[in-house]
Amino acid sequence: MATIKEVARKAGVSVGTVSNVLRGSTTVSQTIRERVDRVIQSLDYHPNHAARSLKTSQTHLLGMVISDITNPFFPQLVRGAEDAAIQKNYLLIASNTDDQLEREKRALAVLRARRVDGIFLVVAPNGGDTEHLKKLLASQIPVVCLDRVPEGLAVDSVTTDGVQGSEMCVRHLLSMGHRKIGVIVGNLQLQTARDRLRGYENALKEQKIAIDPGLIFAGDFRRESGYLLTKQLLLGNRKPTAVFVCNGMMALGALRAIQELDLRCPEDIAVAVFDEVPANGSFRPEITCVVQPAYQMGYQGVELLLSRMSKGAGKKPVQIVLPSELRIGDSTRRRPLRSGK
Amino acid sequence: MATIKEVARKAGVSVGTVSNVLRGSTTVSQTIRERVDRVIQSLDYHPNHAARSLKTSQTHLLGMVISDITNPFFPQLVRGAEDAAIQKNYLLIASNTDDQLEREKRALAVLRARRVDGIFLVVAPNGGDTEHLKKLLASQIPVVCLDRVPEGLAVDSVTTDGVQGSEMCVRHLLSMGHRKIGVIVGNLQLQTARDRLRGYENALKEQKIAIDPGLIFAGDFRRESGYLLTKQLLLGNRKPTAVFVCNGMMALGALRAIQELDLRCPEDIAVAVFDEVPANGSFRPEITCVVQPAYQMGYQGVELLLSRMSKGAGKKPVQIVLPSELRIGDSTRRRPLRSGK
DNA sequence: GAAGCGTCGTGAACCGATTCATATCAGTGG
DNA sequence: CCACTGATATGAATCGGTTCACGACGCTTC
Repeated sequence: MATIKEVARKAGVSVGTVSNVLRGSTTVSQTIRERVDRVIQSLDYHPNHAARSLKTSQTHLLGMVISDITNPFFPQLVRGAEDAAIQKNYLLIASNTDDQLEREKRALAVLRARRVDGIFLVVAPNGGDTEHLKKLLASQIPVVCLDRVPEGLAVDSVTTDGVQGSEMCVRHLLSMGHRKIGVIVGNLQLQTARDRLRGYENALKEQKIAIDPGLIFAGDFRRESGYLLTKQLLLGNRKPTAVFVCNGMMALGALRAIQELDLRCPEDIAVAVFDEVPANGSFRPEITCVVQPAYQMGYQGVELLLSRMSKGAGKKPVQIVLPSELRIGDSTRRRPLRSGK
Repeated sequence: MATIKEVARKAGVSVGTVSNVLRGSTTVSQTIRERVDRVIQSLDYHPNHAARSLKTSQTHLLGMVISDITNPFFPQLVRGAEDAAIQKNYLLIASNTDDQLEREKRALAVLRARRVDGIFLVVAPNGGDTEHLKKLLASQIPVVCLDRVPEGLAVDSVTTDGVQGSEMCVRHLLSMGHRKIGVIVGNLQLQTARDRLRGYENALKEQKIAIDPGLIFAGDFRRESGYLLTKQLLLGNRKPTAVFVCNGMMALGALRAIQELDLRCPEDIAVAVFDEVPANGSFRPEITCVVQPAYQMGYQGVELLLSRMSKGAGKKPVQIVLPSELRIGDSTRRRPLRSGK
C-alpha cells in the first residue's frame, strides 16, 4: 500500500506538505492541495494508522467491556455506541466478561495495553474488589460506565433509573389488584439489582404492604436462574398472584417455569418485567415490561466519553440517568375481585 | 506509560535486548532475561502496539462486517469469533451494515485503511455489484465469508447447508401431513435465501407435490417483512395448513401475524422455522426450528482465517459447511386426518 | 533598493518498537 | 600466543506518519 513518501514524490512536494493536506491545514495553496488530492486518489492512498498513532498517541479506538453480547440488552447498547462512534471516526472493540471479575480484569488490561482512547464499562459483580477499577480510573484513560455503576467510585456514567422504573412497574401490578407479589432479582452485589429491588419495596411501602422476604429471590440475571427461582417461588408456600422479574433473560426462564407448572398467565399468575423481553409481542400474553433506552445509552455514552476526552480528566464526574418506559401488556390484567383462592 | 527505552535503561541493557526478551528470543541469557522481566513488572510496562504495528505491519486486529448485531443470530457468531480470537491474541472490530451495500463498502474501506490483519464478512445483498469485493479479495488481506457466500467469487467461507436444513424441516412438515405449505423467504439476491427456498422445493418434489408460486413470499429477513408477508399469505386464497419461515426474525413477525388473525398454532396453521426463534421454549407453542451452529461458525471462522493468514493467499479457497439440527417443537403437530376444509 | 512582512513549503527530528550486522568475550585447539 | 568458534549483547537503521523551526519568494513601503 502506498505511503506518504510516494504521494509526495508523485505530486512533486515534500511529505510535510502532503501531511498538511491530509490534516486540512490552511497553509496549503489551492493549487498544491488539488494536485496532492489527485495523487492520493490515483494511488488509493490511506494514511497508516499505526504510524499516526505512534506519533500522536491516539488510536481512535474505543473499548467496550460488557457482560455478554448474547443477552439481547447488549446488542442494542453496542449498536448505539457503534453508530455514534463511527460518526466521529472511532472504532469500537467489544469484549465479553460473562460477569466474571477475572475476565473483566483481563479485558481491561488488554484494552489498556492497546492504548485505546477510551473505555466503556459495564462492571461485573466484584464483591468489593475494586482495586483494578481504581487503578484504571487513576490511569488517565477516560472511562464511562454504562448501565451499572460501581460503588463508591467517581466515574462518568449513563444509566437508567432502576428504582423509578421498578416503582412504576410494581405500582402497576398493585393497581391491578395484586397484593402478594414475588420478585426475581439479579445478583445483589450489583447496584442495578439493588435498585430494582428497592423500587419494588418502595412501591409496596407506599401501599403499606409489608415486605415479605419469602417472596424475594435473588439470582444472576440469566435465563436459567430465572427458571429455577420462579419454580421455587411458585412451588413455595407464599402463593403470590404476581411476579416481578428484574430482567429479560430471567423473564424467559420465569415464563418457561410457569408453563411447566401448567399455570396460565395472567389468570393464575401475573408477570411484569424490568427490561425488554425477547420476542415480546409475538406470543401470548404480551408481557408488561419496563423498556430501557439501551440504544440511546450506548449513543450518549459515546458523546459523554468524547466530551470527557476533550475536557480532560479534571472535571467532576457526569452522571446521566435516562428515563425508562412502562409498556403495558396482557400479562398483568386486572385481578378478579373475588379474592382468596 | 513506560517505553522500551526506560526498561532498557533501568535494567542496564540495550533496547535490542529488551525486545529480544519480549519476543522470547533464545539468544538471551537466563540472568539478563530475569533482570529485564523484573523491570518490566516493576514499571508495569506494556509494549506500544502502534510502534510494533508500524514496524511489523501487523495490527493483530480482525474486522467483522455483519448485517445487524441486533438480530440474535449475530451475537452468537460474534461471540464465537471473539472467544477464538482472544485466545490467539487478536481483537475483533465489528461493524453493522443493515444489509445496505453502501454501508458494507464503507465498513470494508475503514477496516482496510486500518490495516486489520483479516476480515470476516457476512455479505449484504448486492444485485450483482461485486466490484468492491473483487478488489478486496485482490488486495492481499485475507477474507473469510461467514453464513453467506457471494456469487462466483473464490473465497474461504464457513456456512451452514441451507438446502439440506430446509429439506429436513419441510420433510418434517410433510411427514406431519401438510401438503399446502406457504414459505416466507428472505431476499432472493442472497444465496442463503435461495438455498432455503431450494430446500423447500426439493422436499416438495420428493413427494411429487407441485410448487405453487402463490405460496412463496420473499421478504428481507426482518421482523416486519415476516409480519406483512404472513398476513398476505394467510389472507390470500391459497389456505395453507403450514408455513415455513426462513429465519428467526421473520418468524417473530409471522407469529404476531398469526395471532392478530386469531389463528391457533398448530391447530389452524403449523409453523416451522429455519433458524433459531428468539425466546423459543418460553412460550407456547414451542416452535419447530432448524438450529444453526452460529457460535461454532464464528469460532471456526477465526481458525480458518488464521490458517489462511499463515498459509498465504496462494492456496485454493476452503469452504467449510457446518451441519444444522432440526429441533421439533409443538408448532408442527400432526395434522388431523380428516382433510378438506 | 533595502527592509519588513506574509504566505507557502521544506525537511529533519521524533514517536517506540523490531531486526540484523557487528562487537565483545570466554573458551578451545593447534 | 593466536586464530577461531559459539554464545550474547549492542546500537543504528527502519517503519510511516506529524510537527515545527526555518527558508524562499513575492509584495509593500519608505
